Amino acid sequence: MISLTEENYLKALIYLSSLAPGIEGKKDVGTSELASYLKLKSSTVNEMLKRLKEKNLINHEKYKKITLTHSGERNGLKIIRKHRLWETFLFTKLDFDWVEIHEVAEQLEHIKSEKLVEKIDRLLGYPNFDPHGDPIPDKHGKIPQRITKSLSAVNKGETCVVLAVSDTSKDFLNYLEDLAISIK
Amino acid sequence: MISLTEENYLKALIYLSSLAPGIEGKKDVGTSELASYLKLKSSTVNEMLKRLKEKNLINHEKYKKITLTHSGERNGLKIIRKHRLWETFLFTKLDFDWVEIHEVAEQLEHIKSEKLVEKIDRLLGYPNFDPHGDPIPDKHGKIPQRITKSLSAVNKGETCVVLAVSDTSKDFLNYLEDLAISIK
DNA sequence: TATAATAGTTAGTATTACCTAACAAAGTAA
DNA sequence: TTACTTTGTTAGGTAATACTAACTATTATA
Repeated sequence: MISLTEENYLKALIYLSSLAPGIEGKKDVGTSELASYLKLKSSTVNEMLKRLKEKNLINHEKYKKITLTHSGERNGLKIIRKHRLWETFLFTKLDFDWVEIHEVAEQLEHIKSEKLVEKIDRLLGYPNFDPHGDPIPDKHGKIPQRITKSLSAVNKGETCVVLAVSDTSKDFLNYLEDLAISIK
Repeated sequence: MISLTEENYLKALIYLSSLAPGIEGKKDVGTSELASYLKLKSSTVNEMLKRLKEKNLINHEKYKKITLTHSGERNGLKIIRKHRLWETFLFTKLDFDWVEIHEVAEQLEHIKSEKLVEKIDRLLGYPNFDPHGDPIPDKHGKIPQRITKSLSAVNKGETCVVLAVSDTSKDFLNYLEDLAISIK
């Protein structure tokens, strides 16, 4: 059984080991990087790394970088899937605000029920992307791909469609709302 | 802040201190009664009682019975409200089975978001009773009442409408399904 | 390359929520 | 009312998850 805390570590490791959203390729993650992302002390993280290794969820040798095992990645993707499905649910079915969905989904993502996830997925019509434009892994962990480029790479006067945001802080999302910029 | 565990104690205390569902009047609850209901040891419960008292959620004197304070009852009713709303949601919106809703709702009831509860309540059309026929407290903790009598008090040949079940075990609910008996 | 800065680890502590074992108080029944 | 049973409490222990302080290894820089 993977605890709520452990789930959050796996999710963080997936997030940190992908260089940027949508970009292929992996980056190795270190203890302090993980600690600062989770707002914990390195010593706390270090201890947890031992447990995650015991449980075969990560590979980790003393003083070396951390990588996820197949099992670790699968389990982390499950949480990400749930998070993004719940965000979509809150946004499309309950009229939650763009800026509010994240923290509620942070709680809902830990609900343990395969059936619930699948039912929510069906209710939403099996969406591929969440309200921030992030891809929703399918039940097998497969991540939908699409071609995007950074808005900063778009020329002046050129028309484009905003597909995703990588900064999901309240401030930034509110700023986008003020500019009447929305996703998809 | 009330922890998930503390919430379960409050919920249990409300359940145990009402003699039977729908019946007015309170019963005093003891440490071992609470322990056996929660499937914990008395010593564990005893320790928690200290914390709940500290937090002004219960009244408790050494070797005496336990009663909820106003705050304890309000908070417990909040959890019960959430539990029953989620059960209703799972049953009516996600086509969950009668017998499956309880354990998922046990998890969902601890999600902390006033807004979420109110939105689910609205989505469901402000229901007064859950799929088991149990009353759903409103946001102020007020519990809808209705007149019922036990099925065992109904005469042979008499026609009646089943409004609620008090046993919500899987076995019993499956048995009712076999008999094609449903609620309301 | 020597040394300073950064990253990672270990040891010891706290809290929450659980346990067992031992004991004390309250209630019941002979 | 004494003795038995049930109920409640205390003491001491464990696992998970966090912390601080002190230490060691690695990396970067002068």
